[in-house]
Amino acid sequence: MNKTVTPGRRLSPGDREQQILKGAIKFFAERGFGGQTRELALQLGITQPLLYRYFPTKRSLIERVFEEVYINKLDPGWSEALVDRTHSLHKRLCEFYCRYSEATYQNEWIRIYMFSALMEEPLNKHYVNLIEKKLLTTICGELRHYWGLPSLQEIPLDQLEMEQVWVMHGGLFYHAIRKHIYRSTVSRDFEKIVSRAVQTILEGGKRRPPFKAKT
Amino acid sequence: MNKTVTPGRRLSPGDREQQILKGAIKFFAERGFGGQTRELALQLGITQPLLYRYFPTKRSLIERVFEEVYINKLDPGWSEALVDRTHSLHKRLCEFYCRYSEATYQNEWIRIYMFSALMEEPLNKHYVNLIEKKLLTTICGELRHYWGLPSLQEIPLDQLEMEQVWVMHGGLFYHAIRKHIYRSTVSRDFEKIVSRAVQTILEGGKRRPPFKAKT
DNA sequence: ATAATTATTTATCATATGATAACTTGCAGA
DNA sequence: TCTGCAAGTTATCATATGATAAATAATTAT
Repeated sequence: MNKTVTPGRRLSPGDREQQILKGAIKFFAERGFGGQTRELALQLGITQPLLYRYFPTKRSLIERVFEEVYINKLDPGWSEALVDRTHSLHKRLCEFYCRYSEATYQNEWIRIYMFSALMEEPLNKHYVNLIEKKLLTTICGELRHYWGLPSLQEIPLDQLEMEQVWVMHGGLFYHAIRKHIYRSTVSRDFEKIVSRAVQTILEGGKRRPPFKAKT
Repeated sequence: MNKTVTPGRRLSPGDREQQILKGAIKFFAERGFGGQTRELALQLGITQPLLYRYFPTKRSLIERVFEEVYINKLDPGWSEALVDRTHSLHKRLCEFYCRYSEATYQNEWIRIYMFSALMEEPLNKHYVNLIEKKLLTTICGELRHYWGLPSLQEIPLDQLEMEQVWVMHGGLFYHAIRKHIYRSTVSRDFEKIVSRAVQTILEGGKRRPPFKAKT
């Protein structure tokens, strides 16, 4: 009755695999990983069994989606830029969050991230750990310096200190959640929001140091 | 072979319905709404068809779960307490976020909230709207007063101003996401985190007013 | 042009899964 | 104790869904 695909469109295996992968990212980001292979195939304009020529199981396709979405999103250069004290910390943090948000605060990334977290995918835990150990710890160290407090070598990082940075980080991340998961209408001017949030923590953290300073 | 339920346990319809509902909340919070009715029944220690004696469809059970989880979580008294200027704003905000988190930052609530948001359930949008229009707007007004700025009647709420409060709100909410969705180990002392976050916005927002003040 | 290759489709399987019907059994009231 | 009601179970249906095998057709090589 209805020919679902226009015949005569054969792709090279490499191209087809990429097309399926890209389509799967889009599809699963919308429907979650419970989405059905038939519907994915329909959306791709191919038949469902063709998926299995390129990916042996649905699960294997999902794994590839994870890889594609998670891999190479965290630029190691960011940590270095964060500690480059030739620029103001305000500027460095703003710069960082703008780069970071460009890389991750995107519809597909955010939604797949949240779906995978709810599924308890180990990738998520790994990712969160990376954020905390590499990026947020670095930020904590720079805040110490900005506030004229002892370095992390002198006094180890306090849990509450880290939580304070998590509140800023999470608050900015939540902007992406509101936009892409809640689909609320949010301010488009993310740079201004970042600038304000960064200034708030820089100024607001001044008065009370994040830990009882050892005399 | 294996009798899944100990016979002789007949409950009154009311009790059974409640038991199923509570079990469903727990179950769907873990597995998402794609979780299977058979597995739910197993977890409840009843047979799957019995579910259909109390809920005509799976969807109807899910709807009831939403109701149960969302309804009566936002206390109207909170708005009033927020504007009670006999206490310091710091104290009022801390108090509010402690009450609010007790009501919502719970494992089942958070997870079902996020699942429903990803499913684009209208309830989520409704809820977010309520938060913004009632609670966050109130907080914006109190911040204006605290900073010695014109009231919301005099100068209407600016979008960036609201976003600033969303960053704090989202940052605190994100703590619950880390705990219940990422299942990270987070600081147990939420009160301190709130206190710090509130102080940060109160102090950090002082210097630069959230909008260009009309001269 | 013809044949070989292989990307893609059609047809189909096995199981999962929401839902229903028929049967069983515990329990309250006579 | 008997009986009727209704809570609960067993058996089963219809469809959905991941996956496979066989058939088809576009592309490449000769």
